[in-house]
This record gives sequence, structure tokens and C-alpha cells, in this order.
Amino acid sequence: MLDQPTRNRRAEQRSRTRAEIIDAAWEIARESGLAGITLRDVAARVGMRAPSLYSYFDSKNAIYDAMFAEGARDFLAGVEALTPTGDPLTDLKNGMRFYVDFATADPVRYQLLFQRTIPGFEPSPESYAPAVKALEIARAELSRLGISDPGALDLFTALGAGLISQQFANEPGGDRWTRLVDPATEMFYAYVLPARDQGNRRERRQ
Amino acid sequence: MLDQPTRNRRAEQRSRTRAEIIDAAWEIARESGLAGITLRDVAARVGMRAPSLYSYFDSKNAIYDAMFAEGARDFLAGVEALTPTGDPLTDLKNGMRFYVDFATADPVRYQLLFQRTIPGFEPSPESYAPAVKALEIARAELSRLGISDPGALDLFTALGAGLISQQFANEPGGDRWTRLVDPATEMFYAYVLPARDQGNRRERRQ
DNA sequence: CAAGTCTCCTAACTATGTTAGATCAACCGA
DNA sequence: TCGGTTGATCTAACATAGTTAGGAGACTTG
Repeated sequence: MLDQPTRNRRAEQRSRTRAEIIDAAWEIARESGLAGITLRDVAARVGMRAPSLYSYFDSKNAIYDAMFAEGARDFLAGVEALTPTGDPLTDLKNGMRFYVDFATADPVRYQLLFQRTIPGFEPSPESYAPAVKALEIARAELSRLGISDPGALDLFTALGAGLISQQFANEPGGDRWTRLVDPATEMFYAYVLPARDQGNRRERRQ
Repeated sequence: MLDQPTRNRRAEQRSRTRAEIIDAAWEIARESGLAGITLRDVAARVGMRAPSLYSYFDSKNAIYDAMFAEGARDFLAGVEALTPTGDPLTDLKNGMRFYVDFATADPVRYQLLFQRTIPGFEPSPESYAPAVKALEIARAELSRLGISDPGALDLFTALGAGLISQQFANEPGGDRWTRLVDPATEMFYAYVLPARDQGNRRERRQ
């Protein structure tokens, strides 16, 4: 009747191996890029042959998906750890700063999470969920700061994404764009501020 | 002594075929994505077998490079065709509008030119040159409008890149972000305007 | 026409994701 | 303790990719 203990040991071993595989994949990705991951390399790094990985993942994309899920969980955890000070400008700066730091801390992870650069890969809904939740938190937070216009939120996320995009594309490893987080946030805040007290602007577009 | 005519005919035929190959590659890219290009498909579309392409290009990446060069030339032509009105805000809007339209008009081309999404590919200096020249024109134009702070230029390009990046990543084919070109430009202009008349700001960064 | 060059072909090599099928150990119920 | 089941791993092999080697045929050139 006691078939739980052994089952559990097996399951634990299994998820340990899965984690080991994912770690190996991250390692290779950081050395050779996301697209540089080959199943034979991953397998070798955990002491296996390539086909054996299929006992743990249905496909290479399933490995990407597990990596995506891990990254998305980290991102969500970081977002949830942000503690609002109450000062809108400070909170906006902290938010964008976190986003930019998260990106530069691990460019490969950012590439996997926020750019669509792996040819046939799309994250599963389960893996994507934490990312959605994080964005929802950001939306709610901006709304709490008095910025409820969806266009304003889009502009704010575009600012962050733009800084990172330019940084990675034109000066990887540098800070020519990422150091603009504060000015960018101030620019945004100055623009969006009047809308809080008075009727909305920004409806015109030629 | 007249070996020019035939030589020329041959050379012309050769560059015609090269152009045909590149066109076929663009076609496939628009149907199946940049990474979806296979030499066998390209060859079939011009009535050849894959190895025959090597008479015209040294490698698959050389085909990407030729495509990049073509796209960069188009971009430069578009930038050069922009005619300043003299009104700074209008000119800024037109500039960013052109950039965004160029991107949405042909996402695959934008992806090739401005994102680094093809695993082993990097454009050759010759192919890259027009892009550099275009950016130089943009820099000079902003400077002419009184925006000489390099940080301001970087902020401006990040804004454009961010709108497109978010648009492509989150709502391909839509206009949720690209329609923010005018508000974004106004935001930028309002922020950078004071610096034109008075001493510069934006030196602080914590 | 003869020699050379260019174009295109088939065959084949390598790398990569993936599948099929065998082997072997661990485990489980009797 | 023993036979059957399950699971992990392997080798062999396949399909698809870019790429190379080498040759056949056509065109150009003298």
C-alpha cells in the first residue's frame, strides 16, 4: 500500500535531472547564444546522449519553454518585490530601472522572454502566465499612480523596451542607452502629469 | 580588342540572376519568415538546384547580406527623401513616422536590418554603410533642429525603436503602439525644448 | 575549330532535431 | 525470491539543412 515514498523518490530524481538539463542549456546559451544550443551539447554536459533528453522533454522547444517559464517566474518575483514608495516619479523610475536591470543582467534570458528570436518557438500559455501577471501588476501600479490611459502605459513600456532594444543592438554590454532610464522616466512623467489633474490630452493624431 | 560587349552581356545576365535570387529569397522570407529561407527553396523558385546558388553567392549568409544591403539602401533613400519643413516638431514627427512606416511596411526587412535575429549573420561593412549614413543624416538633422545632446538623440531613437519593438512583439499587424508616434514625439519635444534656450539639463543620474 | 570559362548538375559530407527499437537496471506484486 | 512492468539510456538511423567536390555541357574567345 505504501507506494508513495518510492514514487516520490523517482519523481524527485526526475525533476532534479530536468533542472540539471535546463541549467546546462542556460550555460550553453550564455556561452554561445540561444540559438547555439544543440541537444548533443546539452546532453554531453549532463553525461548523456542526445536522444536520452527525450525522456525528460518532448522536444528542443519544450526545453526552451521550460527556460522561458523559469525566466518568467524570476521576472514576476522581481516585479512583486518592488515596494512602492508612494512618490510616483520614484516608483516609475524604480519600475523602469528594474526592467532594464533585469534585461542587462542576463541578455540571453531577456532575448528569450521578450524578443521573438527563436525561429519556431512560442511559449506555452502556462509558461507565459507569470509574464502576463507581471504586466498586469505594472498596469495596476501605473493606474494607482494616476496613469490610467492605456496609451500612456504603452508609451511607458515602449520607452523601456526601446532603451534595451537600442542598447543590445548597438552597444551590447555598454550603458549608453540604459543610463537614460531616469531622464526617460522624467520625460514621461512630465508629459503624463497634466492629464492627472485635468482632462486628457493626447487624443490628436494627424 | 572588343571584349567589352560580351563581357558586359555576361555580367548583366549574372547580376540579373543575382537579383532574381534575392527577390526569391525576399518572397520566401515574407511567406515563412527570415529563418524560413532554405537554399533548396530559393533555388527551386529560380529553377535551379541548391548548389548552383553558390555560383552567385558564397554562402547563405551572403544572400542575407545582399538582402541587408538592398534594405539599407532603401532606408537611406527614404531618409534622404525627407524634406524638412523648418518646423522642428513637424520634422521630428515626420522622421519618426517614416521610421515606423518603414518598419511596418515590411516587418521582415526591419527584422533583418534592425534586429539581430539571424543566428550567425552579421552584415558586412559595405552593406552596413548606408545604414550608418542614414543615422548620420538623422543626427545632423536633429542637431539642425537644436538638439545636439547625444543623449537626446539616443532617447529619440529609443522611442522609435521601442514603439516598433512593442508593436511587433505584442500585436503584430496592429497599430496599438505605432499610432503613438505623434504623442511620443510631442512628449520628446516638450522635454528637450527647454534645453535649446537655456543651459542643458539631464546631467543628473543617480 | 580549340581552349578556356561559366553555369548547372548529381553525389555526397556534416550537423542537427528527432524516432525506433534494444538493453539493462530498478521496482513491484505474488 | 521471482517474473513482469516500468523507466532510463543507448545505438542506429532518418529527414532536413548548409555546403563541397567534381564533372557535363554550353557559351565565349582567340
